Amino acid sequence: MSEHRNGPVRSAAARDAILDATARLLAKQGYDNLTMEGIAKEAGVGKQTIYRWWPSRGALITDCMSEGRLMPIEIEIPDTGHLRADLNVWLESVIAVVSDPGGAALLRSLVAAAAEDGAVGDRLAEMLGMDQALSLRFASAVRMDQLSEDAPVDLLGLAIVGAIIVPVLARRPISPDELRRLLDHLVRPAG
Amino acid sequence: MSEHRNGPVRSAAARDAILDATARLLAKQGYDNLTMEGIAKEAGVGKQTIYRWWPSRGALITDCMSEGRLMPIEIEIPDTGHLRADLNVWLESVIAVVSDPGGAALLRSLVAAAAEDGAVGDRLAEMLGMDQALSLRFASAVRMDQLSEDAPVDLLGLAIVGAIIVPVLARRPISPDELRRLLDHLVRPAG
Amino acid sequence: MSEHRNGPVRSAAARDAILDATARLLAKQGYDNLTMEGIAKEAGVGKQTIYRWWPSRGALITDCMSEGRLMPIEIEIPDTGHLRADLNVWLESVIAVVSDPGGAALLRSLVAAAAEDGAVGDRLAEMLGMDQALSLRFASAVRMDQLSEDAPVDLLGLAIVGAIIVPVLARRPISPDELRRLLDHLVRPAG
Amino acid sequence: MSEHRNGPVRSAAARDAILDATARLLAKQGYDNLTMEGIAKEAGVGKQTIYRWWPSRGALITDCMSEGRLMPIEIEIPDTGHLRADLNVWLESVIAVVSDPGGAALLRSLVAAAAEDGAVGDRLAEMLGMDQALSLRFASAVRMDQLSEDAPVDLLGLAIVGAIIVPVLARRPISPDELRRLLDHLVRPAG
DNA sequence: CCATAACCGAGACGGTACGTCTTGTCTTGCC
DNA sequence: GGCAAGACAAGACGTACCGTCTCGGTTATGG
Repeated sequence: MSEHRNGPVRSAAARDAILDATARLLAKQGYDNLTMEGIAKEAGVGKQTIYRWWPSRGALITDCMSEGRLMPIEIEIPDTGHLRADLNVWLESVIAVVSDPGGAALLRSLVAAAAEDGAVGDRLAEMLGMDQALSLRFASAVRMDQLSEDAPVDLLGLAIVGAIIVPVLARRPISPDELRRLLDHLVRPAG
Repeated sequence: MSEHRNGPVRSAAARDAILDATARLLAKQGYDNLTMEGIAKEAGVGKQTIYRWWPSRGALITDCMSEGRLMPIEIEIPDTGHLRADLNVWLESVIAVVSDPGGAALLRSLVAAAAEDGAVGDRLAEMLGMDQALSLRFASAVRMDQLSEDAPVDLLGLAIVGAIIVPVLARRPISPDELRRLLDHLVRPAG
Repeated sequence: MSEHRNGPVRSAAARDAILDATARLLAKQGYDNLTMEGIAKEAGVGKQTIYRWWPSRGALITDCMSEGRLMPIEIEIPDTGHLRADLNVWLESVIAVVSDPGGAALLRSLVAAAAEDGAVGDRLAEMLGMDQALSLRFASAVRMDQLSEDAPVDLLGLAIVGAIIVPVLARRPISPDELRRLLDHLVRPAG
Repeated sequence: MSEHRNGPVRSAAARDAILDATARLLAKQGYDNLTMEGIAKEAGVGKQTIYRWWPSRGALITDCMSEGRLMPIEIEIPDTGHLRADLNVWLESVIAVVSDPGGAALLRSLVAAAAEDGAVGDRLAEMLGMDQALSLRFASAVRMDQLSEDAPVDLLGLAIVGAIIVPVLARRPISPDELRRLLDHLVRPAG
């Protein structure tokens, strides 16, 4: 942290330094080696300044996710009318993360965090599109007859994201090819 | 532990007491509140006796899983010729676990453990059938024309398990109905 | 410990509670049963608070000695002009300690501590007058013709203290009578 | 230990290996780093074999002392008729030990052991001549008019040995010169 | 315009748990 | 029955963090 600025209003510099340190240390050392004390030292900040604004590691991580400090994953999914093409935009950013060893490790850390902090789980679900983005896109595809009318639009995203996350846990991430084959099966045109 | 039995060979009583305590405490307190010291005390055992045989919490947990001390999930999937009926046998045991709040919490703990210990991830994948059981059953179904020939038999299990696990992370487990709807879509007869 | 007082400056209450506990436990249990953990528990203090300020048991003990928390031994020796009378003032406090079984045990503990920690040895020597007090008094006596001019003033104290300490080690403390006989021989008037 | 010889009678080889290891480790690492386990490993012996025959570290050390495995100090003091000359024989062996840093450290270790084990204290007193040897020699000197009739023959040895041991504790051993000066004062001819 | 209140970095505090080491007892299997 | 080997329950070691609490100091605001 630089530009030490004290006073009765919240220091933006401190906030930024803390989230930055959190993201950096999470990526470098993993979730279980992420300590409040380490973050404070890395950020050049007193511990109390962290506890004043965030109640837990999980809260720090959700804030990092909200501000995109952790992963370059597209949250929005375009709707150009071509389902598979649109999905690929999203997929590419996901694959980029999962294929990189560091990215996979980071994702594992996020899952660990999610497992013990529900809010992280919510935020992670949203980031991966499971919450809304994928469902909405699939519903749109149904309306355009690019997806069978009885397809479970609210669940397909779940299955796709699950098929991505679960192998990451076991250290053998799904390959782009496999992912494409799965999509071919899941996202079949109406009929 | 009872029947204190020392000697130059491994004490079965100690081993059993330790794994038992691990399973009990993991279910009661969750993964991040599971401590080596707590296990030792609960098992009535010296810490060194744990460290002598297991290098980490993860190793204890994989052993518990291997011996079925944690979850009553069917690993074997029957093959009577009716895919959906056979899947239901497996599904029921999975749903029973996921629907119980304690079971869901335990599953979250296992995911947390898997996220920081690859071996736990492997063992968890195996327990949930992702490793082999589901793939083999799907392959058999293809041969019996109950599943499209070009279905990605090695990935369907992944998608199903993923769709189960991921919502558990966010504290809103998938409902049996939703799961059935997803299966209807994923496991369609040959078309 | 009472009056829990945290903050970025050293807590006098913690310091006092720790030294007090050290003195109490050393007297009660002896040096080799004196543990850092026991001191922390007795003082109602975290172990780190001890290690923050003292590197070892020895350092705790020297501090206790410096503050007279262990033994009521006169360090100063008066100089009224009558050597034997002045020595008796000092002797009496030493005899009081050595004659009491608890005092002898405590002295043995200090010797054990001194044997493995030089600083304790220094402090113990000082406390027993060997460092300066006795030598100075003897030198003064020489100037007043109460002690032979060629008496080894810097060594007489050593011999006296040694004759006191050594029997304590073997659990048969020197008796006051014996000590007086020895002094009669050692501290003979000039001539 | 070599020549592994089991059987229903005590193994002399084991006994020797254990005492040898004790002496070696005591000299190398000091009393407080001397562990039963370390001795067993160094001697190539099971721990039980030690505990079967010796109840404590102290007992091992007294046995070592009894067999002269630790220090080359003359226990017998000759009586040629010349007190100072005879004392010098003994003194020389003592000075040799005290002047060598290793010897001084070993002596400190013995004092530490004596402080917590009375038997070691007894044995140490005997080894240093305090028990009998010096007293007897002084008594003989009185009879030959080389020492004042009213000299405390039973205490002089105490004072001498004390003046040697105590400075060793504080890491500043008495010098041979100082020791000689002290003797000049203590052991004056009858006058 | 100055007191006051909230912020800041720093870090001490009572604790819990870590993973290692040693203790003294007990058991196994060989001799 | 002695022996080497070593597992066992117990518990201390010194370190790392936890989350709480002061400490001085800085700075914006409101009486």
